[in-house]
Amino acid sequence: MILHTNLMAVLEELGYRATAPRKAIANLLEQKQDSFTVEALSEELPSVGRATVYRTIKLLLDAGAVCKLATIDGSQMYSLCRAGHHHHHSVCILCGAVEEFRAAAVERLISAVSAEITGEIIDHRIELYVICGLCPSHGGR
Amino acid sequence: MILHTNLMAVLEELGYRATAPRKAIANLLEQKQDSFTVEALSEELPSVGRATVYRTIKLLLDAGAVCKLATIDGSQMYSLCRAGHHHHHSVCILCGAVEEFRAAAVERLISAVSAEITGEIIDHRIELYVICGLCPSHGGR
DNA sequence: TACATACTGATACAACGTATCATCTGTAAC
DNA sequence: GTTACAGATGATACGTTGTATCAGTATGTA
Repeated sequence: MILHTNLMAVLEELGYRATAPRKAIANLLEQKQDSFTVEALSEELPSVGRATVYRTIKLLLDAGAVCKLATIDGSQMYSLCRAGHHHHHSVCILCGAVEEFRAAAVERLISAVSAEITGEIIDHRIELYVICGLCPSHGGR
Repeated sequence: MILHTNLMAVLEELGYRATAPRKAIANLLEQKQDSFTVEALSEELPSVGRATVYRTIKLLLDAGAVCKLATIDGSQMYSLCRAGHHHHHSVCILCGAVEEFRAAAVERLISAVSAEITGEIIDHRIELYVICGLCPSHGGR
């Protein structure tokens, strides 16, 4: 199910060096199913400097291997991007699990709304906040 | 077109006192068509303390009279909410003008996506980034 | 192996808020 | 109009999430 996203390979392909801190970050990230904050990541890697964690996440963001999520409470979280193409996220508000989706309905939404507003739509951001199937409050199922 | 949103009245209805700083903030906000940052607002009101500006914006946020926008570059902006009901925003990436929209297509999107993902959709965030009709790069029109 | 250079970690700084606290002011009661 | 006090203010410090700087280090290549 989860494809082996080799984050270090992504960085090397872009010409970045395969340093020990980057390998540590990449390895840790590849384990993550859920969304995470950079601070938490940094705490899990005490041997790596905080600035380096932020720098590496930024590289992965720019490479498209990591996505920035706007959470419901406004805090900043990140998640691994498994799909290469344009997609959106649903974030579990209880456990932080992230699912990616790419609905044709989104494209229909955009074209429907473009008729309603003045101007030209350049970009969009769509995020769904859910209680995932694994979390208890889901409704008893 | 722009309805006379009496922000001070909104606050008084909630039991907050009509103080001079709050009146100054409310008056300034009522003039604003575009999105704004709290820092900019604070600079426009040098007689009001920075903390008070943040506090008052928070009150208006909680009252639903002001909305928080996630901009395309991740910076935090706010806008007056004219509609009382649930709505979304399109933000001009050039001038910051904000339009509110409420498309039935959004509801259709939600139900279409809920079939695609596991779990129950609790909330959502949808933001469109546009170049508005008044901005030059719109395409020559 | 040596070298140029990219990278690192420590630290300081910046943006955006919130907490604290002594002081002040609106408001309601008189 | 006074009074009294809870609620509000402003200054300041602090917290979070990042970015800039910079001396020192590690990497990939020749």
